[in-house]
Amino acid sequence: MISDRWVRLQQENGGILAECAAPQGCWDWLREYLQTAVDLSPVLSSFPADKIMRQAIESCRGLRLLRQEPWECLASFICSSNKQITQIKQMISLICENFGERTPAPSGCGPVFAFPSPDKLARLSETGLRRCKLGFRAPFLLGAAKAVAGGKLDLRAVALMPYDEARSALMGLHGVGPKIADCVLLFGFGFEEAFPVDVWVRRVLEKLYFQGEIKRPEELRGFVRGHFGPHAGFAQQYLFHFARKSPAELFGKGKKGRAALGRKKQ
DNA sequence: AGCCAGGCTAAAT
DNA sequence: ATTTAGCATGGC
Repeated sequence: MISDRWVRLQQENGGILAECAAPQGCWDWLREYLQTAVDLSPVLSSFPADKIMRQAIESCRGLRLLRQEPWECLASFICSSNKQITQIKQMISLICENFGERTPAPSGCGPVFAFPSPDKLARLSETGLRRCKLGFRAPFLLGAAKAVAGGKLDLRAVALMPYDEARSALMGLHGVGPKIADCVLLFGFGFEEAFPVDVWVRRVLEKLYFQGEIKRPEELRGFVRGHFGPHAGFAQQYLFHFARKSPAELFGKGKKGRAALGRKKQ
């Protein structure tokens, strides 16, 4: 689903083949989502020329950012905190199935549903959302839906703000901290200076740029701002997927794995 | 069984 | 100003 459209994509000799449920007069919405007009080469050459970035680029050839619908992006990342990716997908599916609008899809796909609007979610109860397995995130998502539906948070205005102001606006929501705010700014609004530091990126930064030393979030932020250049958000994605694709023992989860690599305090 | 998850808030130093 | 629980739920 991309907003309210069902789409199936396939690689097709150097291009992308897209199939929809209904004839499309215009594909701009898909080009926007996939960001196909972005030329990667100036982005990649803007990265710092260190060995780590070269490895990340090598392991993620062709990786580019998506441009997701801001509300869906914000809601999805509110669901993401302290959850595994498979569980995040499950929560979002449940939200769509329970509260989203049914949308046309080819027969054989089963029924498909769009992500529900802020107004729709704002009218729900916390219990309704807890049934989608949101746990303690349920009141966060409900609060965000009410803020957007009620006009207290204008996402179209956020799109026009300077990065720092937009970041503060999102972090004004209960349940939205630095990481989630930066994800939404990067994937939903296209602020390329946003550099979300999640557990994986933190591990990469500490292990590869700081010899395994533990750094405080603000310290990492300072380093990132000076090091990754005008397309820092792109660099973040390359590092993130590089870490996730690497053997588990390299950027492994858990204290044991890190301790075995000689991770030191301070 | 127990640890950890694309974190954040609130309480305790 | 920084560190540390507690959180709701499920994968592995």
